[in-house]
Amino acid sequence: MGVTISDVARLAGVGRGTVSRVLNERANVDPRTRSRVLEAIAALDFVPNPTARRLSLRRTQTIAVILPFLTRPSAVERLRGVEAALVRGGYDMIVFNVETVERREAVFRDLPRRERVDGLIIISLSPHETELERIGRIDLPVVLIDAHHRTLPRVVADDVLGGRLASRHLLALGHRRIGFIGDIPRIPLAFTSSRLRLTGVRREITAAGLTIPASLVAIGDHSPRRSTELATRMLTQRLPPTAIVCASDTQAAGALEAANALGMNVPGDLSVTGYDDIELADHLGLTTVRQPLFESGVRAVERLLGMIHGTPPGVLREVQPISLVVRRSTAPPSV
Amino acid sequence: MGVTISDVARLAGVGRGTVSRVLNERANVDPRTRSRVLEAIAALDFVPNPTARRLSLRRTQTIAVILPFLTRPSAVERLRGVEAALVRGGYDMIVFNVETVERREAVFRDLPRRERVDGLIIISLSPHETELERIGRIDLPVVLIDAHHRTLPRVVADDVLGGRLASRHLLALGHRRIGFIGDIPRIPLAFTSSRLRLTGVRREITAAGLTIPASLVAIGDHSPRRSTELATRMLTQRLPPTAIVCASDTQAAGALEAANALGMNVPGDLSVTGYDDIELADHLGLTTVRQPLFESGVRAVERLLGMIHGTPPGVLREVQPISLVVRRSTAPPSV
DNA sequence: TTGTACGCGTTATCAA
DNA sequence: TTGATAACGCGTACAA
Repeated sequence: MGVTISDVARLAGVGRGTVSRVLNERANVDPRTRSRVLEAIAALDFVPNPTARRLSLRRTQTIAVILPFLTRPSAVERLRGVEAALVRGGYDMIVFNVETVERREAVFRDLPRRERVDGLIIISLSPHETELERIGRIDLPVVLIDAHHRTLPRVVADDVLGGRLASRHLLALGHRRIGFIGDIPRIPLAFTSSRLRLTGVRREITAAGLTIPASLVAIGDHSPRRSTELATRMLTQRLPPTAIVCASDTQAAGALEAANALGMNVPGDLSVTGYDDIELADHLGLTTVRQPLFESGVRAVERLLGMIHGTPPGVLREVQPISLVVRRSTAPPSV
Repeated sequence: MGVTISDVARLAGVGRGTVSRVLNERANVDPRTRSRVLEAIAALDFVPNPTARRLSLRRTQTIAVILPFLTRPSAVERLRGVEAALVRGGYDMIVFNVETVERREAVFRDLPRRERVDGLIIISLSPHETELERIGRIDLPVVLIDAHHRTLPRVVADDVLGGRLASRHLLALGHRRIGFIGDIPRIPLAFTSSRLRLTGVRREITAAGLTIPASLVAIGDHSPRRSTELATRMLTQRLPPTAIVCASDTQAAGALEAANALGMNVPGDLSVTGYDDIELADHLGLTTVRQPLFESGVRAVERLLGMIHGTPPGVLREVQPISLVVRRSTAPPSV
């Protein structure tokens, strides 16, 4: 228990440096001594102590992931991609879930330090200038996913386009009164994507010569329950929409539930679109905008590891493709 | 960049040992030198290097979490609890997502080493004897969540009881033909809870003098889509059930979808129960068995940190309370 | 090609 | 109470 490099060196009858060279596959080592060392390593079941390596190499072989709300399926799916790619690259992943402003501040204060991690991946959280200043000062490699900042490398999708795709589809079906349900753009833990998707919806509808009245835009926290409330209110007003674009599949599920409770038929009486194309969307038969969630995590890691190993970051803003997936929650309006 | 304890010592005009004592809040240090050191620390914005600490202390201040299928909301919710509790305790959390047998083997081969982590939390994965032997040999503290092993400390709920609660509720409503939809008990990544819940259902139904025919037990992988298929098949046979107990809320959602597609009314024509009480259950109005998911993570961490700090593990099998949450997916059978 | 000695930054020991 | 010094385990110049 606690076999060290010295034990191996002693057993193999060589110096510690030689063992280290064998371990790190340096070229300049005689094949015979090399095999002697390998035998000793196998015999003692030796594995190098990662902490000692880290101290010596001044690298932690660890990446930190900061993400808000581990409760969101889309965020978790991105995290899955990050994890899979980091394992392949031989890095450990430490995870920080940020659900409050206090935690956010604490994490950004304590974490971005070279002695702690080799790099940082931030999911769905756009860093403040002050937070960034810390990171920049120590020159810590960072990649954002689904978040925005002019000067930072990031992996994103075109949320404005996504909003356009959904509403274009509905307009093409003949809908004229289209509503929107999205997230609160609260400052401290802002999710910008919802706002951008609304912008896309607005643009597309405006381009069609229509407008989207304030009564058809509902903003609330992310839970399906809240979304059900918002949809219910929207659907029971004087001039209800014939279609609703939602900023996430979760919220679309809430809207479907509201329609159901009101005895409305989807898509007969109401069309609904979601966003993300998580498993739930397939299951509910939801027309939705698909974006590569798992893959966004993989790409962010690939770029981050590249930066760590000295590759120039290349294009800062890497945009992933999105597409509309049409299922059975949308149809022409009945009227 | 890279302020060390020596820099602080020099500025404060003391030895490194003294700085270390101040940092670790040892008693035997003169208040005046203490404040001099603190000033120097503040002036240099010094933060101790965790890697060096780890090497010296022979502790990593890191806990590994192994869990299968980061895709399951219930597993993620447990992880949230683990993360929150570890942050409070000042530990880092590294996460290993296990979705294949190969990964499982690799993780259990490489991870359980004192030089890597101070402890291990395993969620919904019952370790093999061989895996355990490694862990036991190096005496690494481990706590299981939602998994079973005779000799390991664990945080579980009574899944058999859960199955009984759900079916007892249905029996009390007057149901006599009760079906079950659950997970495949595949050996390599076995989820035992589904099997145990079925056992509970069986016992309760037997106790009522009834039986559950093989045609009313459906087993498949965990996706809602698969569950929809299974439910559809079950509901379209000669003698369909009037109620279905599902091993998870996700699968219950699939069953609801099947009923919906078949034009059946829930709960009028069919009652459905879920398991876990995730957010989705509330949203779907699902009668379900609630178990404390977040809290299971918190408790596991509390126990693990206790073990690391030398507290005896106490009762090995800590059972968390479960309860039936009745919503609108269950009612007396129509016939 | 190989062994020795030093450095990584911290904690712990032991005199003073 | 305090400072010097030896671990902790590995990588790597440098010399042989």
